[in-house]
Amino acid sequence: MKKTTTDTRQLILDTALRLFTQNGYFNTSVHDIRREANISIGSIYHHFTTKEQIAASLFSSLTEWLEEQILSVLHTGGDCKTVVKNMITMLLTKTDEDPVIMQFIFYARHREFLPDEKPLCSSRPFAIIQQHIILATENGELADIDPVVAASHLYGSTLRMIQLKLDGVIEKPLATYADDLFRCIMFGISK
Amino acid sequence: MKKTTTDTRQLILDTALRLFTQNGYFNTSVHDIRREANISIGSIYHHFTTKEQIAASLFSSLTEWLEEQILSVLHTGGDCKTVVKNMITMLLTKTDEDPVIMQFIFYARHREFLPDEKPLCSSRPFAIIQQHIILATENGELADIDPVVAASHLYGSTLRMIQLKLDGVIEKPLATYADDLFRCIMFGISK
DNA sequence: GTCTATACCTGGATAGAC
DNA sequence: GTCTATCCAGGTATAGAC
Repeated sequence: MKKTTTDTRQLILDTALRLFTQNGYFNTSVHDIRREANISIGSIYHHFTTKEQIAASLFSSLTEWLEEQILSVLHTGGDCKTVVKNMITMLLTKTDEDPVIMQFIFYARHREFLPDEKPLCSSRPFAIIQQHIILATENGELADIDPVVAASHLYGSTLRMIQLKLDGVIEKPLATYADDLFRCIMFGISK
Repeated sequence: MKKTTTDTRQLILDTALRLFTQNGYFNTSVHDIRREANISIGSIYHHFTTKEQIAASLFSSLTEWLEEQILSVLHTGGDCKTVVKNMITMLLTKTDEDPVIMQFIFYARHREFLPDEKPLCSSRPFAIIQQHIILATENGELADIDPVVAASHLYGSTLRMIQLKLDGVIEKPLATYADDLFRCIMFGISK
């Protein structure tokens, strides 16, 4: 029961995540994390070698978490439309539930503080989505257009709404808009 | 002909814009700007009081520039669809022509280094677009849905493609995709 | 208006006791 | 494993000559 180890490490990660998303990576000093978590600098540097490593650890665990969410939607099965609908709903719902996590994943400029990390667009969650779209196009489930356009169209508006929510422009729960958004994406907005 | 004043000031702004977008605001020191522009630190601080003020100056001039581009599209007139088509084409074309400017406007985390600045989503360019959508909905030119969903749908995919282009995921000129993108937005992707 | 030299301080990281 | 005290690099900003 290695209680303290896990707890302290997790406390550092939770505190860092909150401060990084609230104030940005560069506006958050290790001393800030120390103060907020009520622990010592030494303790932080016992668990992590650098401040950057804290961010890298968050990035990898949260990206993995996102990948699991995406795979879990894919594995519910159904045709392409159903999957897209469920994916959109999942993304909107997670944003309502865990805005801080979604902000860090989608909205932090990782390249600025994690220069060794691949951009999110080249990461596995992104690749999985892309692959699903390519297959659906080949199966004739989607109109036959360039996959990059299809991907941007299918998920760009959702990502935009997530951004607006995180910026405080939208107040209502995002999940409220799932149906309208889905209809627009599938059938357009023309009248 | 106050040549040197204007030129030096502009040189600082151009250099800073390039470095800020390339490496991020916090990874760019005033010494970096000094080196790249081949001028002295003293000269920079003669023209700007702080590093932050350089960024603020860029933000306001580029936001104003974007507003002009948007207004110029609106003033070409036409029905809502035409305006949206032209707006998308403008955004994609400007990204091809001036990726650095677009990156600074849309994808820099201004709140992190300009805490006094309103977020872009609450700025005038954004408001102008929003207003156009509301009017078009009232006129019955668009399907009757929440304006925030309509805005996200109409421009979210375009913004997403801009991001993919700036991240190096897309190689071809963005303007190539304008027609496909527009068709998806207006008529959907369902088959 | 531009330069060099430098003051000053924040913040990442370490040392070593407990 | 946690703590306090401290080091030190790098970065913002200033002083003052030209």
